[in-house]
Amino acid sequence: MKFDKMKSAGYLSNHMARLFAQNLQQEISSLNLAPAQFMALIELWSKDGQTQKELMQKLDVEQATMANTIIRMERDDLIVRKPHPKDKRAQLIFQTERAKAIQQDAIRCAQTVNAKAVRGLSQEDQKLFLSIIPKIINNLKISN
Amino acid sequence: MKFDKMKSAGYLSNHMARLFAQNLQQEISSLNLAPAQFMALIELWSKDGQTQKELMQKLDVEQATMANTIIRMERDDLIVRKPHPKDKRAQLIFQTERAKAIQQDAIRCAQTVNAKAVRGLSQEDQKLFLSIIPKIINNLKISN
DNA sequence: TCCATATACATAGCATACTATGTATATAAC
DNA sequence: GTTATATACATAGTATGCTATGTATATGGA
Repeated sequence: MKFDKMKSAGYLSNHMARLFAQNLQQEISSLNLAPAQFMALIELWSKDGQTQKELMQKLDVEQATMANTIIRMERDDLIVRKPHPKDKRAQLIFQTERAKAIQQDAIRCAQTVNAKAVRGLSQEDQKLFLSIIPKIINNLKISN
Repeated sequence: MKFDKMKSAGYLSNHMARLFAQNLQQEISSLNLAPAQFMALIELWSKDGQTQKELMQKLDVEQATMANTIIRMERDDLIVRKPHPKDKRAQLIFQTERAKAIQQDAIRCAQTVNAKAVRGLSQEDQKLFLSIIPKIINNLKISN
C-alpha cells in the first residue's frame, strides 16, 4: 500500500496550517503577540470578561492548553484575572489596555496573511474552500 | 474592524489541522507511533537511507525540528543512523525492522482518518479541496 | 597549502498542543 | 447537614513546531 501525500487531506492540512502559523507569527511579531494569544484575544475583543472554560470551548483547545496560554498572556500584560463573583473556583479574564490597543493592527495582520494565502484563487474557490473546512472539522470532532 | 473566524482560512486551517492530528494520534497510538514520526516514516518507506537534510526538505520542517524527531525515532527503535560514506558531517537514516513491520497498518490508519474527514463531501468537492491546498501552501511559502 | 565560507547536524530555549493528574469549590443525593 | 460527585482550574510531563546558536567537516579561492 502506498501513501500519496498530495492526496492526503491530513498531510496537506498540517503543512498548510504550519505555514499559516509561521506567516502570522512573522506578521504579528512586531506587536509582541504570539498566534495562540491572538486567537484568545479574538474572543476577548468580542466579549470581555470570560471564564477560562468559555474561552477554551470557543477556541476548542484542551483546558490545560488554555490555562497555559492564559498564564503567558498574563505575563505579557495582555489580560488580567479577576475573581468570579459567584463561583470561587472560577475567574473572569479581562483584556488590558494593551490588548485593546493592538486590536486593529493585529486583525489587519491576520487579514494580510489570509489575503496572501488565497491569492490567485477565484472567488468561487475561496468560498468553497471556506465552506468545506467546517464540514471536515465537524467530521473530525469527538468520538464517532 | 471585526474578525470573523468562520471566514478566516488561517483560523479554520489551524482548527482543522489540530483535529487531524488528534485523530491520527488516536488511530496510530496502538502502533506506538507519533504523528511526526509517521510523517518521517512515509519518506523512509519511499526511500530508505536518507540524510537528515533530505528528510527535512521533503517534510518542509526546520532542521532542528527534524533533528529532534530523529532523536525520538531512534529512541523508539524506528530508525538507525549510519555514517555517510562520503561526508563525515552527515549520516544516513535507515528504517528498522519495526518501522517496516508497521507500514501497512500505519497507512491504513491515516487513510481511515482521511476518509472520516471527507465523509459526506462530494467527489468533486474533495478533489477541489485537495487541489486548492497546494496552491495556498505555495502562496504562503517563503518571503514575498 | 591555508584560510574563509558554506554545509550538516546538535543543542538550548520557547510556544503551543496534548494527556494525566491534583486541588479546591459547588452541587446533588441521602 | 454530610457525603459523594461534578466542575474549574493548576501542574507535570511529553511531542512537535519554531529561532538562535554552536561545532565539526567540506570546499573554494588566494
